[in-house]
Amino acid sequence: MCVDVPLPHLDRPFDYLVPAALDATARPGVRVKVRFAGKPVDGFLLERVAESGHGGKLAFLDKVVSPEPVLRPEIAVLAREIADRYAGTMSDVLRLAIPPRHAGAESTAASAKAPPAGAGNAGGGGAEDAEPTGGEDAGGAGGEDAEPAGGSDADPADVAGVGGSDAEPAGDADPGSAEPPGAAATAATAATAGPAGPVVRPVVDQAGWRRYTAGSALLRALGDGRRPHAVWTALPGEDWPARLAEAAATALAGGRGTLIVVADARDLDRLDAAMTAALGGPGTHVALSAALGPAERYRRFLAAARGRVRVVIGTRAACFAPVTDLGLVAIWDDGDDLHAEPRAPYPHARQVLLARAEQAGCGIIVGGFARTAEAQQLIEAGWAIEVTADRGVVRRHMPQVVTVGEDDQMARDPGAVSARLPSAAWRAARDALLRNTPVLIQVPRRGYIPSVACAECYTASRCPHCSGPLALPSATAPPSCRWCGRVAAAYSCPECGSRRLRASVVGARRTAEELARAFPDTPVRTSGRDGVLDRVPGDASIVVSTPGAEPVADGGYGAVLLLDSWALLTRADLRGTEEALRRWLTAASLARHTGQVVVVADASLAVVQALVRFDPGWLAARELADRRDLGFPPVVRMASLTGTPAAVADLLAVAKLPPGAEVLGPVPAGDGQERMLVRTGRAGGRALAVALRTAAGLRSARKAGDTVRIQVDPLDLV
DNA sequence: TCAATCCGTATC
DNA sequence: ATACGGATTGAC
Repeated sequence: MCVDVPLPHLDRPFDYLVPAALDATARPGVRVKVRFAGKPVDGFLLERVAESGHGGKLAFLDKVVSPEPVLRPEIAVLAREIADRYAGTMSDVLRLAIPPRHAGAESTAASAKAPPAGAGNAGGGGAEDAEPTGGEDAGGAGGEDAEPAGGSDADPADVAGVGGSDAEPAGDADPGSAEPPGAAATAATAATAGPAGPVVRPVVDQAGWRRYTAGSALLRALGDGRRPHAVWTALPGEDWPARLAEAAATALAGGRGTLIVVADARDLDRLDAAMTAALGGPGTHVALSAALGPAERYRRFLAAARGRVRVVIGTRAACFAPVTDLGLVAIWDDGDDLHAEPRAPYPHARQVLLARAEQAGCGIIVGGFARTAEAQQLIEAGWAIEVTADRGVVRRHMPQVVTVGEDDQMARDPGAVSARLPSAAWRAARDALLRNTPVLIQVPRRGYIPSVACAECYTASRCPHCSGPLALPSATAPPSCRWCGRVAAAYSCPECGSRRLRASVVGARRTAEELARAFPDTPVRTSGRDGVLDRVPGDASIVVSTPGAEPVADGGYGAVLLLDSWALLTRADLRGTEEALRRWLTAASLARHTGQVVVVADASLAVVQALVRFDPGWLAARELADRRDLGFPPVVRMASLTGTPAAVADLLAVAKLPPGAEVLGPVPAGDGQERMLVRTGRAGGRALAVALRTAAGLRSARKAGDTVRIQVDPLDLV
């Protein structure tokens, strides 16, 4: 069994004797209570075995907390694998994967006591052989050191890192098999439904997917029980929940289940509705999210664990959901930061699903309007096929995108108080409103107090005294520091010497006020952190939104204005441009194709060109190439160690890093802490994670002072 | 010679 | 972590 203790060096199975009285209920996957080092602790029963390899005395199980097998063997394997990849412990991962028990929910959802016999956990199996098809590319046994043939770790993309020469997934996993785009497929009506769950055979409309090269082939593969790996770059304006629902329905028609992960509650609601429509009513699927109460969350989890539903959708924690007999896993908008789990060991939903697709031998769709460098890597490695529309199709579906230089002539309209609304943007908004269509305005951040930068070279303006950020309290007052309060009356830019300043980010509310004055008869709505709108009507109105909070408009927006966009691009970190494009495309995709998108940005920037052409794949390829040059993930594996200087140094001294590992840093991490980075090639990624976990284990075993936070491939690398 | 204490180590 | 054991040290 796996005991729930946080210590890294205890992250391994322990054997216990099963008292006769518990023989019937002590089945693999149940929650149990045992005495461990004298203390009562919780744990999960991994498997029943006749003999123990343990030399010493064995203790008895104290009790079976619930006969419900909440940890399926394949999830145990997955949790082990994720723990290994992220230098964490299996019990940490299980805490993310399995919601807390709620006794009431077990009985209310009752009737079917346990999953049907075929579900596969009878005795001998356990974590050891629960690897249905993963064996194809070698190793696989137990997930312990599943090193695929390339000498890299089990992360699928690594297969590619080896140059695509060996270790290619064989047979039906071959990307080529999903290639031919022609031929009307009838996957939906083929095949028989699986043994468990309601027998639903929806007739899937393929028209939506047929617009993509390899789109109908993707559906066919899902229906035929194969394992297509797809990076799907959605068309502008795409009804992505409908497409994902169709994919799920197709897999279901082929007798297999589906798991789809989205970034936030709003996306989940949309997908939920589309699922209900496509699968024919409630009860065919469940939506898991952190927002649910404990009882409802556990009840829905059980519905999946018991095999009563074959389709699960949810936010990031759902990537561990116990869907039986998987045919498809999917993630939408994998560039969204919310897919990164903030609790140890900080796994990313995309990586979990990739591992899961490998283990379950099922299909995967990594979808979005944008494309991450990680997704691009899957394509370039030959592990995934690109599901995109031809340029001609994209052009037919996309709104017109125009760029407006920052210094182009500003609105001359006397009502337009905004000096930040260039006339082209103003005209686009006015035209859309005249056509009685809504206008979406995306502004990066909210709040009244803007940060300040040089008007010439965009260098952030910092206090000469303390380096704090300067603020412009009002249009007439001189800049002052937001940390120390000193007035910097004689400020000039240290880069270019200019004395002109500009407010770099103007909050949503102020923009909304200015627009309300510019278009006095038009209703203005805002959507942002305190008050997110889901939908707005299709008639004339102005919607001011922060990125990620954009409401869907009935019929689409007549105009989308992307303001203050340079503020997005001056973000220091590596993912700045990728993130900017992702936000722009997400907003621009809400425009009707007859609408207009205006972006206030320098047209010569690659990221702006990518928006103008609606070509995220092109930018992702450049991005990936850049990261290759810089030696950044996902091309290499990177671990971040955060803690007190002494603790970090101690950890590194103890750790037996793999050969070639490169140590970078330290950089101050605030609060008396510092941060070091360890970089290694992808092939050494697993070894690096294991080395760090082992070192952390050694330290915790000899109770060496402060703990060090270990994060593998964190998003916030600078 | 015994007992209180300190490390080191395993935790089924 | 925490409980246990074997070694260690200090006092009778």
